[in-house]
Amino acid sequence: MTTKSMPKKTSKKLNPVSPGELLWDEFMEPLGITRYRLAKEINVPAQRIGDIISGKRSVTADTDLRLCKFFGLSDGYWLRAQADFDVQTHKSSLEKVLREIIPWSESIA
Amino acid sequence: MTTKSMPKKTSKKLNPVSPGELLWDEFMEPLGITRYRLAKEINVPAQRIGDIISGKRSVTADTDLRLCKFFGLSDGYWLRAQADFDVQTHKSSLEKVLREIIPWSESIA
DNA sequence: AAAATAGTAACGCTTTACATTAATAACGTG
DNA sequence: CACGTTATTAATGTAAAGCGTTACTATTTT
Repeated sequence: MTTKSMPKKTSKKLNPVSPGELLWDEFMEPLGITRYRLAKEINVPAQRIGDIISGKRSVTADTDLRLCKFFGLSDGYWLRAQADFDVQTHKSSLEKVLREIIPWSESIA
Repeated sequence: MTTKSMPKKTSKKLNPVSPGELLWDEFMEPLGITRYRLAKEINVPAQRIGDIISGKRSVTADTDLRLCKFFGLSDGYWLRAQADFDVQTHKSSLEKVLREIIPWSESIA
């Protein structure tokens, strides 16, 4: 089986979406909220929002709770998105070391 | 409704379980794996494991991927646990600031 | 006894989140 | 037009946190 012409379902693997992209593309942009405005609403410096959207900073528990309150989401929404993003982005660079780890289930078999 | 005599279901709210506790109580201890041994298996310094279990360090993407490979779990298992733990532990200290955030849905109503 | 296992304190390094400040620009209002 | 608000972002210094290394102490194994 080749990877040639997959119908491109939901595009799972490549280009993991960062929390910042998610925030901008799916929330702020559609609702017409600026970085400056959002920062004021949740009481953080505007720099924080800008850095997160541009991928220069990660979402922390503090930011997560503020954003969840503002957008009416379940606590942890953004931090879980950050976790998934981090795992996906680190996966390739760890391939080598991960290949050397022998799962417990195999070592006892 | 008071909080007096709830039958203590699964004890949701208080004492959020840290990833370190989870790691020790539900995986290492039952399987009889020491910190020193686990560290060797996933190729990290033993210090890292000890610090995570004692709550002095958080699980990162690097540690997550190694642990998931070793225990045969889906990538992100530990990092999501860390995310949930972080959110729960920060929630109380942010109560004051969160109360001042007006949800978007209310401000436009 | 020697070597491997086991746990952990101490140290310095590096990364990164953080707030603050300031620079620039666009836009609206008096 | 001038002025304040909105808006974005570069630069700076600080604090927190993850990191590996080393060393010290036990305990267990060979």
